[in-house]
Amino acid sequence: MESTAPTRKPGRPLSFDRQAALGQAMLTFWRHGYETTSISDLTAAMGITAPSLYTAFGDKQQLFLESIRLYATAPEDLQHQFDQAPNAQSAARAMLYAAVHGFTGEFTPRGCLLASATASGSSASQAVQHAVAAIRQDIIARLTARIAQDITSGALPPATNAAALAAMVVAVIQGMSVLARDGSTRESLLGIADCALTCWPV
Amino acid sequence: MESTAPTRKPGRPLSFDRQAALGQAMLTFWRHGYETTSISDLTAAMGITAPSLYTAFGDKQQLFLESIRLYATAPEDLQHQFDQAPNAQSAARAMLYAAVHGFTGEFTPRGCLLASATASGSSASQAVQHAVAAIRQDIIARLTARIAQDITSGALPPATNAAALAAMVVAVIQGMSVLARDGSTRESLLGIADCALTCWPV
DNA sequence: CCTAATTCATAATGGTCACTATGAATTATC
DNA sequence: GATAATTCATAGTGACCATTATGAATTAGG
Repeated sequence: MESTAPTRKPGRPLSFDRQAALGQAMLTFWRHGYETTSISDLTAAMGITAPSLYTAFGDKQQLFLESIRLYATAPEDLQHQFDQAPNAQSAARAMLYAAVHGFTGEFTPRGCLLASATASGSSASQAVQHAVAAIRQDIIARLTARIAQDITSGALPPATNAAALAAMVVAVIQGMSVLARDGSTRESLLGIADCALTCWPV
Repeated sequence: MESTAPTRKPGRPLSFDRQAALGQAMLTFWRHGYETTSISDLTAAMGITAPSLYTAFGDKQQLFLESIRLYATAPEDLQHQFDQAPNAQSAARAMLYAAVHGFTGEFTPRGCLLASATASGSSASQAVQHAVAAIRQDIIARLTARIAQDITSGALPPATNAAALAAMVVAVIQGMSVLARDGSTRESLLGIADCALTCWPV
């Protein structure tokens, strides 16, 4: 890990900010979905032409996969938050509140990119659907493990169904995305999050 | 309301079963979404040609609106179920279990047509997105009223947040649709439903 | 049977889709 | 400055999109 030198490759460099363009692409996919966003939509939002897009990002699918990596919290960061949380319920509360906040931001599309962008699609987009599903399953698995940790430490009763609890939290988050898109207010979604947290065993 | 006579209009009659074709269209929208289903997909599934589709159903949007009317329980039927239920929690439990069953049927697509078909889309499909959102808001409103009824009758504590509870149930249902599409089993979803029901006030 | 009305199958409409061939322009290395 | 490598803008590729024009086929009512 000594390479702080970018060692720019020969040839004409990109004439635009790649990261800024990726951010605009992510917002466009977030607003309109994967298959229902056209290359024209993307180039308009990114301020570049189609050949530039293909040179810098490969194709539409690779651009989307890079967009969801930009959108989603990195798995190691999420794990770190879970490890730092005083207990599993705190971790779940933080996730729920962060979701509500992110789904109702003033300067971003409503809802969750992961929940809506590939919620439906032709069989041609199975690859991206699986990629998004894998992120959700990873979150559920890590939250399940964090709950199991509380059960082992005695912070939660032994009869607690860790997997069901974790999946319920993620289901509420994905469901709140739907309601956020329908127009639900931030306060309304916070009520849902608090309500879901009351089913936590004592 | 005396017209039980179909009074067939003059001209050549439809050569196919309109209701059966509508059912196939509904299944196709359910599986692949609204904008991500093409007229070709529909005519192939329905076993008719494009002009027949347009003659019998108008256009793609009208066919979709008719499909969701076929899919969703009629509002008056849902209201009847809520009225018949011994209490609001029973009504919610019935909804949750019916959702789990419907989202994991052996002979139907996974998940919820309402949750996935218009979860994302271009601005050209705002009309159908609003139509689907209206169905969800109607369900939330009726469930909220049913919960309020229990509060009035003393079956639920006065501090109960009826709107949040109802919205949470619908959020869980829409979130379970996402997980069902990801491949979650029926048993896993039942665990989520039971978990969500434990946050019901006593 | 004749006329009006409707649906049928065939084929085509203009538009948009994701993607790319082309050659000029810009950069690093020699 | 010459060469190699890369991106640039322009323009276009065939395929598919939702929709429909056309004329033959089929029905009801007169």
